[in-house]
Amino acid sequence: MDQLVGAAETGIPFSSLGPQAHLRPLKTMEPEEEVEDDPKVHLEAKELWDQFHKRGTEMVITKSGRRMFPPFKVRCSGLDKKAKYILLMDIIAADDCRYKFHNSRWMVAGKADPEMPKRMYIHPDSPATGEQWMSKVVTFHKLKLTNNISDKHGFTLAFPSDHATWQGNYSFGTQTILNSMHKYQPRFHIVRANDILKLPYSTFRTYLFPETEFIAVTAYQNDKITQLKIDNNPFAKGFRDTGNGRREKRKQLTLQSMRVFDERHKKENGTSDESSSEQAAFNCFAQASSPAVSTVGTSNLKDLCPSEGESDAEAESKEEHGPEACDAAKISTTTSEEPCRDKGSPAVKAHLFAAERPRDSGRLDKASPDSRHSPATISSSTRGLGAEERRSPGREGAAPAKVEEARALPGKEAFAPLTVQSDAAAAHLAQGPLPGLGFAPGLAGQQFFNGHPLFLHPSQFAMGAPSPAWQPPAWGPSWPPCLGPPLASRAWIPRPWPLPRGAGTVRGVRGHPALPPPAARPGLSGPGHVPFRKPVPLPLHVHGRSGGRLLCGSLQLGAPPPLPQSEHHAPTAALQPLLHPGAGPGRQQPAHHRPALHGGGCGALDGKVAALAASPASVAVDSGSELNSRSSTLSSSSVSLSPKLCAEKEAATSELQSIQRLVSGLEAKPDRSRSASP
DNA sequence: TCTCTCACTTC
DNA sequence: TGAAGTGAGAG
Repeated sequence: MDQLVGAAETGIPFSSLGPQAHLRPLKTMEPEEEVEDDPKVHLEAKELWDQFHKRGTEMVITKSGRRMFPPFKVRCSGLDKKAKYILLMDIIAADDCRYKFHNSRWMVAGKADPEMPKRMYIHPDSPATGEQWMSKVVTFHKLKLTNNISDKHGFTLAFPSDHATWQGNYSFGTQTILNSMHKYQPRFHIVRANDILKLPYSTFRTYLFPETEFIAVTAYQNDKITQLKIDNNPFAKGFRDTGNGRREKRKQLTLQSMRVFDERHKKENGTSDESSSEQAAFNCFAQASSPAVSTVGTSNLKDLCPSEGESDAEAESKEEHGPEACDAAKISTTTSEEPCRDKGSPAVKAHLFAAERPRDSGRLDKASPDSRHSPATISSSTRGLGAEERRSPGREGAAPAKVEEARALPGKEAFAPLTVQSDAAAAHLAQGPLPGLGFAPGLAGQQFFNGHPLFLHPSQFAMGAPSPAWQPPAWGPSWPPCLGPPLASRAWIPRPWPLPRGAGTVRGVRGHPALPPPAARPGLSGPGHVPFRKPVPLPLHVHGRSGGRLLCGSLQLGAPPPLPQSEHHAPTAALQPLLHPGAGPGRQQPAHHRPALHGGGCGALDGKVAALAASPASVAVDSGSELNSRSSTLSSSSVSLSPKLCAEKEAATSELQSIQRLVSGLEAKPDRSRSASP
């Protein structure tokens, strides 16, 4: 015990210390105690800390400060009930190294950067009596970690140079300044004092919990740590695979889009008539008109990519049967390579590397977190979807019943724009670059092709039903076979750092020589995958606050009708993102993306409107009973001004003129139009 | 590697 | 209801 305390002060690596929850305090001065106390401190949620620790705990630090997770909580005993104590914690450098996360493990990357100003956090209940402290769990969850050196919080106390715990100036505040990519060790202190100003001259009892050691990062490096945090931090619930969080919605959106694709596939094979296809488009668009369509982006692609999902599932399956499966009580969604203990042979190394899920390149290559579930987890955690759907989002033959199921989803979780776009593009894809439809090149190339998983390169279509013969590539997101017996939970805690090879996962391996080019990847080969290298958010973000960036990618996407910004009134808003892909609230569409709707004759008007009319999106809009009258009017206009009518121009002159008048009137009197809308 | 915004969550 | 806390994703 004494050795342990001494280690804290003498720089002996904590890693050399065994698990320790109760440490004899380090006394700096003879206490003025009326009643002897023998404080003992127990770390709360130790199991959780252990789970993190054996993967290499990371704590995110931000400019504004981030809390620690797991939160640092202790339970005290052995205090003098009547005496007053100040409880505080600080975070010290665990060593003098800088680290990097390389090949899914932390490695020393050099000497530590200059130390940040020393900070400590006094528990806000301090001072309090021993009885009070012992009656509850003492939590330091409000302590924040920051890398903002200019952060000004709290006050400073000067500690004497002979103080055994602290020397020099320490500032007290809610934020602790840390260096990114450095390893730290929290410390807990009990000081018997009734005034904070007496701290420099009081006895400190210092407690260390090696399992709370962590590396400060500005962005998570290890996917397993990320997943652990998501699985355990209530604030991250929205990212969990289960439940109705964003991930779930994305998954549902993907599934829905795949069903529509199946519909289209049937149609193209003559097994489905056009009306059914349009019906599919309508169904989806009708959902689009519901509020709050989730952001849709890369995840859809990821989810659509069976090479990812399958390999992941397979890998997870292997892993679940591996040694660490026993560790999966609460963290079943996490993955670990720790079972792979034989890291020495090149072959094993290759496997280990193959196990990595690229993090940064993962925008394309990395499997979606959605697909991290092991099959077991899938079946146990699925709430909104069946396990089968999760496993094979792109499987053949998505039955209409499934479409119905998707349709029955709450509007908020439904996903229509995707489908609308898909239909629009897929319908014309075979015709080449959308001939004669009046789509701007950018529209065809970006909106209806670039951003939608359904507009994959033909080779990508196969992703919905991967070849049975396909095997995860050696470099791909598969997991290595189990190479060793199960880990004892603590016996294998890697100490000292860096973690043993294979412990932890999967960071970005961008540029790693072992990585074959993406073109070598089944299901993503060929130009088809290229558009998704830079995913474009889908434009129908109906109620998002992100009129800006989310829709930014849509700026290139389409030819919005020339509705004035003031026309973005409520009911039409559901339509606006489609018609004004880049036009969020208060956002001005670039001039070159604002075609004149009321051009003369069959020119701009006919071309653009006809494009809308010919687009299934327009059909869907037109069919959408949820849209307001103005939207319907516009859509109806679009439909009536199809290229076919343009060819019979004279016959349709009167109608065209009336529509032109209508449009002109709308532009001239936007307010009236708005007031007329429900 | 870092910063910022976003959608989502808890409290 | 809104402040605050979360990881994802983009840049």
